[in-house]
Amino acid sequence: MTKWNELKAIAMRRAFVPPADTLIAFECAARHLSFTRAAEELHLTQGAISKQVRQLEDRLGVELFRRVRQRIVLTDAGRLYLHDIRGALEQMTAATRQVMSYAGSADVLNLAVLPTFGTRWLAPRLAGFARRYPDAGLNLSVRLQPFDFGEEPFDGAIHHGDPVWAGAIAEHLFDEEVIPVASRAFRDRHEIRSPQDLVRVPRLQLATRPFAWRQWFDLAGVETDAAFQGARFEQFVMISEAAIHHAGAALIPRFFVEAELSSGRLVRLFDLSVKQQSAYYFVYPEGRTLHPVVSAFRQWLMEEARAARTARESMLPG
Amino acid sequence: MTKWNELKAIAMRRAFVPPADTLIAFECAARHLSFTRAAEELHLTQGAISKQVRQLEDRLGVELFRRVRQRIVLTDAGRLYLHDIRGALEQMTAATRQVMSYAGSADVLNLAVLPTFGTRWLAPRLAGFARRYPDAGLNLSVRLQPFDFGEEPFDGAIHHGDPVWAGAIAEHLFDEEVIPVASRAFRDRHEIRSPQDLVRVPRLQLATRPFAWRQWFDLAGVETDAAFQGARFEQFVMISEAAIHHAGAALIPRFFVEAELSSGRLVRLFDLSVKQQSAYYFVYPEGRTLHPVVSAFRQWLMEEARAARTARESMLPG
DNA sequence: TTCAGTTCATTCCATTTTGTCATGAATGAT
DNA sequence: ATCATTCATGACAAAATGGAATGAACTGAA
Repeated sequence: MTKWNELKAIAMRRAFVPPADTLIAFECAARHLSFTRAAEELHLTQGAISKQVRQLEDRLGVELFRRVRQRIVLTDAGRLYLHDIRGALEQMTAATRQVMSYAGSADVLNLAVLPTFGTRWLAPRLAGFARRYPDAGLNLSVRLQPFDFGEEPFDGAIHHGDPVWAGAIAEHLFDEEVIPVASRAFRDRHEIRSPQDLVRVPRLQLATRPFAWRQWFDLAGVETDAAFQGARFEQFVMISEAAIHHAGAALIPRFFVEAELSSGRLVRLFDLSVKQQSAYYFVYPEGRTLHPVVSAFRQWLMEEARAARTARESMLPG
Repeated sequence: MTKWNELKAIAMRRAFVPPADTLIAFECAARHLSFTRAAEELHLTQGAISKQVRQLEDRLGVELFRRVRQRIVLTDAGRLYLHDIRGALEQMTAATRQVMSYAGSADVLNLAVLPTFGTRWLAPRLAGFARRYPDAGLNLSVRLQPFDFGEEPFDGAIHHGDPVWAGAIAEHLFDEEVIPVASRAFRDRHEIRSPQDLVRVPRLQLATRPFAWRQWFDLAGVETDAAFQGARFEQFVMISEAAIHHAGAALIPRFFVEAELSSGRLVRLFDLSVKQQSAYYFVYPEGRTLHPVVSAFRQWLMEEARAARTARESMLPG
């Protein structure tokens, strides 16, 4: 997202960055609304917390808490600062933890993945890779867009779209197909027995796959002008939660709802599925000799993807 | 975006957050690839930087730099850490600067805005508000989704979509209309004289307004199956840059290209514009007595929006 | 080959920051 | 009135940070 100039820091000037421990003390006190509780959590004395917060307020020139009858309450400024600083501290903590994973390990594989793919397809399978290569470290970061492998410290990436990535090789994992799903109760209550029935029931749309229902109806041979109707969601988790809670029939990428289908929280409505134009690829820099751990991961990933494709094909009608 | 559990910090533990000054020293050294240069920038001695970095490396258990013949080069771990920590430091700096704006001012207006709206429509007009209310402080933050005013410290927000925001009043600012634009050279080279001509030329699509071209052709009475064809962009800045550089004709929200139209870098192709379903609203909590500065801003904003609507209507054919 | 200039590493010491301990004031419950 | 609890603060100790100086290693010019 293009950031606004006014929001961008001119520079990380020491004058504008309080000590990290002071910010942690502030965050903790704000969370507990108590210096005493914060001291307990941080293994400091109550006086230390009190002084830290007062020093922070002096440094900022802003009251972050109001002291009301021996209690503290956040001011508006304090609430705003808490919100913003919390994100920064989490990021800092995550970054530090991640880099610490390099300690004592020569082989660390750094991957850039998409959030939903990483969460729903890759993470459940990683135990298999870890069993096969127990000494390999693995760092997963989220990147939404292609990047220059020369600029970012990654060994590989998962890409969704077309196999076009400058300076890299893209190997096809699998296509994305979206399938119609709903809760069992929804299906039964609306007596959904044919594809035509889906025209008249509430349908849920994925903002990122806006043509999915039209394509699905075309494939099913159903003529309708209502393909674009239905509540629109931007996130997979939201649309699947809505479908689970009987809000409608949804077209969702199959890999995303494997668990829900297995558990019965969602049922697949018909065997027809729409293969999206975009597919998933494993991408790595071209022209480099792959590190053995990267090679191993690539081999494992291709096997998993092949297995996923085979399982899918065997579920199609004979 | 839904964050991945593994990426989320369990807690901001002091063990995992190095001193902020140490991180600044690291960032600065990494940027200069020199402890001596970093010392100059930070007004410390070269020895202080050297010790800071060494201490950070000891604490993390990871080498961030390799020392090569009295020079330093980043390791992979160092490059990864630099990338992540930089974002956190910028966020911390921005948060601190913003909260410091509360100092000495009782009246600070906190607004949540959309990035493109804030940049392209609101920011150029804010000088007018500042002239009228010079004592009012103003903080703009970016929020992409509706939120609970009880949970976030905002006085108001700009919303794009439907006027539905729980616990808040939404006042209509203006509709969003997308208009066809291109560079003058592109228009002349492709001899674009009628709406029909736009079918055969390269067209650029906005991923977030996927039906725009279809709607525009319908409005123009042009029958075509090719409405969805064309390179797709996710960001306004990208699509407008592509259009400026003669890549095609684009349908872009009007407020976004006001400056380019004025400067002649883009020209409007036809008077026909498509009004999008979603509009822009000023939203503020219901049931609260508005603070005088919020009331003043609301009044000013409604006037500016009215003026924008009037200017648009007066540009339509008689 | 020699010398000057430059960079990073390290030690010693001074200064600053942080935290503990103890105490006081204020508040609410009993 | 008493007791328990919280925040604020002073005195002091401990820890962290930074300066100054020095050494080792390297590069380039003479």
